[in-house]
Amino acid sequence: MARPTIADIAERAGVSKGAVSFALNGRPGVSEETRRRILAVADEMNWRPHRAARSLGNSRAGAVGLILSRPARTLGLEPFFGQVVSGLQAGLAEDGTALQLLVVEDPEAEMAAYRNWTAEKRVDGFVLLDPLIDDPRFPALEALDVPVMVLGGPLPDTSLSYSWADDSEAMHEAVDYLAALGHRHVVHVAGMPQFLHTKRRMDVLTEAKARHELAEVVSIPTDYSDSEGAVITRRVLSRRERPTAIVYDSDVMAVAGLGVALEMGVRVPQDLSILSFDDSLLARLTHPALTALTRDTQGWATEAARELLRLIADPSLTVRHPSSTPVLVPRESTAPPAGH
Amino acid sequence: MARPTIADIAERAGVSKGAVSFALNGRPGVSEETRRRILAVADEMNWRPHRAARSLGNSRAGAVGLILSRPARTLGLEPFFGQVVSGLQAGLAEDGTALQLLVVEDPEAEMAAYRNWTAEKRVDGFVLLDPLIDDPRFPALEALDVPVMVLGGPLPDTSLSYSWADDSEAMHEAVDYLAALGHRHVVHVAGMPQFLHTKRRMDVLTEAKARHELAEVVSIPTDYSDSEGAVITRRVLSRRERPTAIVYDSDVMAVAGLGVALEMGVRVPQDLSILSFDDSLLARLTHPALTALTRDTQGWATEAARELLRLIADPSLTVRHPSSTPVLVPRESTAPPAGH
DNA sequence: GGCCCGAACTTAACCGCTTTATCAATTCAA
DNA sequence: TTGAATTGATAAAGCGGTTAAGTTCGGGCC
Repeated sequence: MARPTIADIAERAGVSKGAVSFALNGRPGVSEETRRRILAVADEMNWRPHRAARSLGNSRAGAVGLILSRPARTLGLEPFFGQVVSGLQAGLAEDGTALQLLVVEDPEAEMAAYRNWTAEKRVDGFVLLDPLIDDPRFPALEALDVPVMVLGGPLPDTSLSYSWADDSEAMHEAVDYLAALGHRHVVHVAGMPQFLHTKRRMDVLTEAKARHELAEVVSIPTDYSDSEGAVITRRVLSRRERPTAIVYDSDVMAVAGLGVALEMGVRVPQDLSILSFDDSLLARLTHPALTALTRDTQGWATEAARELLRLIADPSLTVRHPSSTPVLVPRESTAPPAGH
Repeated sequence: MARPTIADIAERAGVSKGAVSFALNGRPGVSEETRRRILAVADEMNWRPHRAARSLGNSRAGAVGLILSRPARTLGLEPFFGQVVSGLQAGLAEDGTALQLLVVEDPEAEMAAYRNWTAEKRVDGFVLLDPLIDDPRFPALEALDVPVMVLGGPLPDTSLSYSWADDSEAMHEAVDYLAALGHRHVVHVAGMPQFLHTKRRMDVLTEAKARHELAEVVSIPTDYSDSEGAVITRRVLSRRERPTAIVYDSDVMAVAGLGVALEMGVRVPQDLSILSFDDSLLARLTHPALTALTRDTQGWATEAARELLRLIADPSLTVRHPSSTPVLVPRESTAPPAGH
């Protein structure tokens, strides 16, 4: 038989379409007995609501969008994205909401997608990744007046909701640890400087310099690529006065850096300590395994998804959701500097 | 102003809703001049079609589903998924079609999702990953009578469409290469034996044994995890008669295996050659970098997505799409065996 | 001039579900 | 006992498009 509709159910149960709709959505207007009967019929006929019809009726798309403007290949490279996607998806699935993914080449296309998807009522809200300093997406999305959950923060000067892990705190932990081991020359191979969390980490570092009386602390921005990670590492390890520890903003760069150290005959951790600000299988598979700041990215994304659903249900809300701070997991790549 | 509808455009342009619809969809029924006028008005009013309304009208969901039943964390670990997702997305985007992603815990949930999404007309078709031997999903999906594109194959006994890369050919290339280098004892750390491509690779290996007069060729199935990869490697390297080469079905296992070799003082490639059947950043970042069979997963997925769109447009089609065979990329992890 | 035809539009039904207005039958307060 | 409020249900109007079935009209043909 063709797909059954509520009209079929109504006929079979001997009631009106309206009654069926009320019954199926658990709202008042039908007696308990009728409701049960309708539900039974619907079940028997194997009925499922037609997505588009429902959306058209109640003006809910039943989907949220995630638009990424990194080059497409990054998706496969950085474990982070997979974690985020599956985490979001898990949170949304609890509600039957779908995740719509789009990978675009540049920020303009990203903005256009926000506008289009909103105008098309294709999604009920968006998840934003990698908040920037003075992020142009924020005012644009505020203007669109659509529920948005940013993964990252805290964000100054915006009415958008966000879910944030305390990167500063984590960076503090990392630097404190290295300082405690006795390191005085630390290089930070950072991510892209326009990212808010990059800036935050850099700030912590410069501040830590004074606090711990470190001799040298430099943050060097990169594009997160393994090649830049390698290049920078090669450069700093070629200097007369080498750092005794390097903190990498991503595990991909950390692994690339480790490779350079090996290639240059710099022993890890005896001559050089390596700490990755991002954990994943990658960091665990290397030899030595990398000390890293680890966090439950997937869980974070799941929580954020739930918050976004709340936001969609009640757009007057503004969510500032704190998620757990990354935790330092010491492995084999960190040790006191030589002669300490 | 509130979201404009075609009724608004119709009024403003002084025509009927129908004419507007014809004009916007580029179908006959309006003169070129009227069309231009309508388009201009639509553009001026910043009109975008309402997704749900359009779906309801033309009974196209405008989305395809990808349902994965691997544990959610795998998504972040295996670069493969990210590649596939972004590749599919790229192919679908050309058409404005969305990708709906679902990660479930078990095959039952996967099957249920196929049924539900089809019944809800939530998607117009599905992409299937990792075809199994006697895959129960195939008959179920055939019964649902919904367009499906399988990534993998060739598939015997099914009317479903598929896009396949010649794994056997690739495996041949790999074994021929190792044999040419002089290896006679080869171990294959395989993937899950129920996967069709695993079986295919294993078959090639046993066949190659005779052809190249190899002394030893074993395929050992695993669950693709780094830990199993490490365990198996440790086991075979602990034997009196060690293999001189190991072929891994995934880069994650290969890297784990490399770690074990280092840990046991087995030099790569002098004492042991390592070849990965999967390429990614991972394989390139290690030291030595891993010789691997590489392929354009993303491009493959993009092509598959296009084929699926064709299939949706014309469900009478059956697509058997050959994609490019993986190519061997020699790096530093393979060499002739000692004493050769 | 009458007839037929295709082009250019309009009308209105329809897709499947939600929701509002309406109504009949009860129940309840006075 | 009567009028008002409540309950359980119906009919019908959307939601924003698509599309089948008309309607007009100008022009070619005999």
